[in-house]
Order: sequence, then structure tokens, then C-alpha cells
Amino acid sequence: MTTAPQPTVTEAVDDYLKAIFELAEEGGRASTASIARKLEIAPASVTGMLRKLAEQDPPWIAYEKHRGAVLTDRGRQRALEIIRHHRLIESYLHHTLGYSWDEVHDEAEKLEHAISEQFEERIAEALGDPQSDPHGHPIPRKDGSMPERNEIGMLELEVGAGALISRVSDRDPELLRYFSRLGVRPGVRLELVERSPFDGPLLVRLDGATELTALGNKICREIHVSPDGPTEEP
Amino acid sequence: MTTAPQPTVTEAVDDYLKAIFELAEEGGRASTASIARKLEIAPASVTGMLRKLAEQDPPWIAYEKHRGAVLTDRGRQRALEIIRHHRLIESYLHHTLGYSWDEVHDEAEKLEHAISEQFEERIAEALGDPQSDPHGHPIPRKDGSMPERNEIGMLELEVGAGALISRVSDRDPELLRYFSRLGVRPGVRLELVERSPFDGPLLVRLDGATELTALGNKICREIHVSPDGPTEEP
DNA sequence: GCTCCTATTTAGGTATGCCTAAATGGCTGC
DNA sequence: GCAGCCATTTAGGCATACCTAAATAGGAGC
Ligand SMILES: [Mn+2]
Ligand SMILES: [Mn+2]
Ligand SMILES: [Mn+2]
Ligand SMILES: [Mn+2]
Repeated sequence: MTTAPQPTVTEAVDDYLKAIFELAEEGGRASTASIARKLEIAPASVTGMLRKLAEQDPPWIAYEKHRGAVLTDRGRQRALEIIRHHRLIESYLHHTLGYSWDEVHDEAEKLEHAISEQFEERIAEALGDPQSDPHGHPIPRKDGSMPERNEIGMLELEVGAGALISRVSDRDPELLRYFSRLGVRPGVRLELVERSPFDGPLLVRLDGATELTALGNKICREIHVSPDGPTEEP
Repeated sequence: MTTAPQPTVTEAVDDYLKAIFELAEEGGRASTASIARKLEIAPASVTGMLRKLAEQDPPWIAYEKHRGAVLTDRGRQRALEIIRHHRLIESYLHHTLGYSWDEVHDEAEKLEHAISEQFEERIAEALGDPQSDPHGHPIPRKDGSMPERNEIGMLELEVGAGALISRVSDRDPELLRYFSRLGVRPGVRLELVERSPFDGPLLVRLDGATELTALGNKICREIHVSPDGPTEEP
């Protein structure tokens, strides 16, 4: 079984598809402005590229003027492929080459475009087919499916509820080092003890510590948790 | 100590510098045509690029019309940096990720441009600072020096002489698989038993085998050996 | 010293992917 | 229902790195 005849996709195309996928995940269509912000390029440049992506023979996206972009099946497949690369590479750098979790993102951002399918296979195998990367982001499977999880934003957690930290944002290395100091990382248990008024900090007990930890409202937006499932009925 | 302010070098520039370095190693200046052949691009394109490389602020090469190119110190430094990347990556793929030696070159050709200095350091460390890659090519050190060796082309070996295979060409995977079948690889001892006339094959004894191995004249050009040093005087 | 031949360069063009500035159009508020 | 604002698109450019075809120049051979 040979691979599809994909006539070489550029790095730029891959970055657009990935950006559009991630924006869609965060809700709805990907607007020109949101893509421009994420890729740090001018909106006018995005318009031009969206037209091209939509006009490719099997199109990567559906695009209507003034209405933003949505990935086609092909576009989604490709985006997942690149995201799989990215997250496997992050995991490999962290677990095998001793990178700290705030160092992996930038390296992966470049390598995701450069590795072959063979490299992808080998590192996945070396890691034992991990389900998530060092920040807790789910790694798409080869078949394009995503490990599903029951996840909410930290801010949506109810006072008194317990949860497992499932993932944190990986964009800001500074923030990641702060999370490290606090002991905030995927897999850690927490209990929301108190929510300060006026969008103030959340007070949480991490991993059964005696001390409480205060998490500012803003950084809580960068944390997702899996709330404890309902205890099974008797 | 911060790294030099190198204002981003493109992949194409790196590939030209590497090609010029390798051509110079094989003897003399790098001509427009030889660079074009090596990079598989049109000679006219090479001319244009050579002009640019020579006109950069600190120039990468010295270039005179109709006389080919020579690397400046800066150009050589950069070429060695990329070659170090390439050969460390080949070694890592082979020793750590289970690639066979005919699979490493193409992967390394892309990755050499994508990895950071940190990645370079980590894999060098993981491998224990190797001196040569899976094909026996010497790996430039961080300081730009090259492990020196006493090496000649296989065809220059004298009948009756013994030698250690030091390196083989890594460009043709097919040839590498053939070498594997024959048992030709760096580190293997051989003795030149007979040289057939009219540029015929060389008959060698590999690693003290009873059978002789015939190596065609053409493929011998792709093998380098370290002849046995003179036995020390009494 | 001149003639060719060939390597090399010049001229002109293409694709990609970005930019700024100017035009436009969708929508919100009144 | 329209005024205006702001997101988006259009227009026009630029840099990089390739191409083909045509012009040229270096040097080998006579
Ligand atoms: Mn990227
Ligand atoms: Mn991540
Ligand atoms: Mn390369
Ligand atoms: Mn090699």
C-alpha cells in the first residue's frame, strides 16, 4: 500500500492548516484576523493564502469571502498529521533527550515539518505510543482519531470539586516555568477550595498538600482539568 | 556567551556552502557546473546564487566570474556546522532509532537544517561524541576541527597490502545495501590480494575470510581505506 | 593568433509567501 | 434604513530561489 501522491506540501501550508484546525477547536470558523494573529502575519497575506488553499485541486479548506475558513476532510487529515508530529516530537525531546517542558515547543515547531513517516513511527514506538504530550495535549492517532477525554476549563470547575489537571497551554515558556514551580502539571490532582470574587484568584489544594495555592484568573484560562466523574450510584 | 547574531541562513544557502566545501575537499575550486550537478539545479541558477553569497556583508564565499567559488572562513565554519549536524543525525538515527545505514542520508539531509544547537548537543552527548558517522565519514568537532586520518582511495592500495575500511560513499542506498551484503563497512579489515588488469575488479580478503571478494573498479572509487602503518622499526 | 567548443553568465520569467496602503463590504447601533 | 467602523479584500511590491534561452568569454587545439 503506497502513500497518497501528496505533491509536496509546503511548511507554510501546513502551518495554516494547523492554525485553522486549532482555531476551529476553540470554537467555530477560523477568521482571517484570528489566523493572522496566530501565525503572526498580516491579514492581507492570510486572505491570499486562504484563496490558494481553497483552490487547490482537492481543496484543503472551504473558504467564502468575509466568512473565514473551514478545513475539508483532506485539510483536517493533514492538520492532524502535523499535530501528531509536533506532539510526538515534544514527547520525545522531553522523555528521551532530556528537554524540559518549556523547551520543547519551539524545537517541535520546526521539526514537525522536517521528519519522515519513518521517523514518526520510530519515535512513537520508542515512546510506547503515548496518548499525550508533556503539556497534556492529546496526540492524534495514525488513523486520525483523537484520544477523547472529559475535559473542562479550570474556571468552569465548581468550588469543592476535585479534578485531575489534564493539560496546560504550551505557548509561553515563562508560564510553563511558573507552573513547574507551583507544581501544576498534567496528572496532578487538585481540589478547588475557594473562588475569590471579582475574577480574583482560585485557591486550590494541589495533590493533597496542606498549603493552598492561589492561581490567578488569567492563568487559569491556560489550564484544563478532568473533573472527578460522578461516583457510581449504589 | 551568546551565539553570534547570524541573521538566519536559508536552507538553500546552507546546501550551497556544504556542496562547495565537499567539492573543495575532492580537489580545488568548486566550479559552477560541479555545484549545479551536486545540487541538481541548473548552472544559471548557481551563478546567481554565487553572486549573492559573495556579496553578503560578511561574505560566505570568494567568487570570481568564470573561476568558481572558494569558501571564506565564515563559509567554512557554517559548512562544517551543517556537516556536523548531518553526520550526528545519521549516527543518531542509526544507533538509537534503528535506521539502517542506507536509510539515514535522506532523513539527515532535511533534519540538518531544522535542528537547534541544543538538539545537536543532546544527540552528540547521547552518542558519546562520536568521531564518525555510520558510513565512516568524520564528524567535525564543535570547534570546527576535523578528526584527521590517514586515508587513501581503495584503488590506490598496493597489492599485498592490508588496510582498514575507513569510509564508503553514502549517496546511493542501493550501493550501501550491496556493501552490506558483501560485508564491506567501516572498521572491517581487508587485504588486497590481486588487481585484475584493464581496470578490472580488485580481489580482496575481508576480515580474514577464506573466500575472496571481487570489488568492481567503479565501486572501489566509493571506498576509502586506512592502510596499515609501517611496522615500527626494531 | 585565431577558431571553436563549452562552461558560464545574462536576460527575462515563474512560483511562493510575505508586506503596506487603499478600497470595500458586513454589520451594529441608532 | 443608513452611518460608520472595522474586518477583510484588492492592488501593487518585494525577496528568495528556481527555470529556459540566448549571449559571451576562456582556453584548448591547431
Ligand atoms: Mn511549524
Ligand atoms: Mn504541547
Ligand atoms: Mn540539505
Ligand atoms: Mn554519511
